[in-house]
Amino acid sequence: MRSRPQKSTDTRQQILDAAARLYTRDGIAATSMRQIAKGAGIQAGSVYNYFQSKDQITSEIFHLGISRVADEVKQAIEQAGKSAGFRALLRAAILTHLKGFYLYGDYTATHMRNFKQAPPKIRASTIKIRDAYEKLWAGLLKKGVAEGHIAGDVDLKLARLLLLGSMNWTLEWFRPSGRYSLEHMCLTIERMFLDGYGKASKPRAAKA
Amino acid sequence: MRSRPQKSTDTRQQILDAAARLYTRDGIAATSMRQIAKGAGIQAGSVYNYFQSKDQITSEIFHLGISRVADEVKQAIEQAGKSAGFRALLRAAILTHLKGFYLYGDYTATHMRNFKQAPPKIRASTIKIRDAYEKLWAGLLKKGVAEGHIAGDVDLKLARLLLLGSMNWTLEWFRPSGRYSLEHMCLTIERMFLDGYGKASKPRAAKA
DNA sequence: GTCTATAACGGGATAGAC
DNA sequence: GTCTATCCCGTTATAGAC
Repeated sequence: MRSRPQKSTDTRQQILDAAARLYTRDGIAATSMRQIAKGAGIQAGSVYNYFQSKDQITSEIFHLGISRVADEVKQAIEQAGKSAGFRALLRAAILTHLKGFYLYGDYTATHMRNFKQAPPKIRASTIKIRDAYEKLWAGLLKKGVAEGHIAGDVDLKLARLLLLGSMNWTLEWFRPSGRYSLEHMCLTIERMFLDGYGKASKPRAAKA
Repeated sequence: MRSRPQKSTDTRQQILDAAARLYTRDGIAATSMRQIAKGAGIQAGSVYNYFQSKDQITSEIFHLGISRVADEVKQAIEQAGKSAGFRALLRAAILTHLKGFYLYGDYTATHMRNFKQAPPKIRASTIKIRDAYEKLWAGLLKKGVAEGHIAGDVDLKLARLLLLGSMNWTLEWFRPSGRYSLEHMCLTIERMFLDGYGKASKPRAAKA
């Protein structure tokens, strides 16, 4: 009430929220500025008081979609890193990454689903932020090798891409209201990545 | 020469090929009929001698994108199943699935990348074919449990979705001309799924 | 800051000549 | 079977009133 004297900030946020939701559902090209405006409760022309173009909206959603998750995964790693072993660290990172898709809005989903087909200029401006986030994961896995939780003969880059891939693809089939919880998915992914599904999962508790 | 008296079949194929290529790169909504026609070497109006609408093109590409890969994975499983054990069976299925993305054109990639954001009617007409393909994988994993190569406490549906997810997401980063071969990816995925990356991969050869 | 109106353009699809 | 021409509609973005 006190620290938010302007309405403009809210409207701007509502535009981004509406765009992210529509982008996620229908794709960027199939979403019109009229739809975005309607979702934000304003007219199409008014959107241009906050953004210079549709591409600028898209770009900002991409950037937020990564940086939000990156910040939270980084925090989760730092927090868990003080007390827990590598297994718990990895688990925290996986869960936070998944939560980014389903609990913190459509920004991350928009970025994941539409990045590859977005205009080149938007992709270029986004890649730096992406790289920083990927380094976060690369460092985590490197630590896993150093501490003996990941085998030394594993191609870490490929392993990271496969791990993130299995998580990112959940966007195509996972529904928070469905039969699986994020926590269950998290544990199942952790198990696949470290232990594989070839053996019963008993030994896991001893290591964690 | 002899068995192909009509040119129409070729033109129709070229329309589909061009559409699949553009759909994969730019997305469906961002691809125009004029672009598709140009890619096929004809004018926009001529496309409608072969297809009633853009949606029909999309629908056919989706269907072909699944059924081609499904047929080949099915063949690969049947062929490998006669002589090889489960590990080799799984490996053959993984490799064939991956090959579908990168060696057999953009049909599969179009389907994978754009299914979720396609018009509901197209999604509906595609789901039956998708289900059949997923059952192929479900049956394969079930066999893995029966033969003792997959632990009994694994949620097979979730495991299947994660496995296919890690493969499908390679569309976002893998380039056939890059540092990784399909065979190397295949082995790395097999290892993650069955053994995990927690231990060195020595025991693999003994089991195969 | 929001609106209405509209410019400028490109989209899918059709008609009819050849 | 392919073309050109065009219809009609929706798109992004802008202009100017309020």
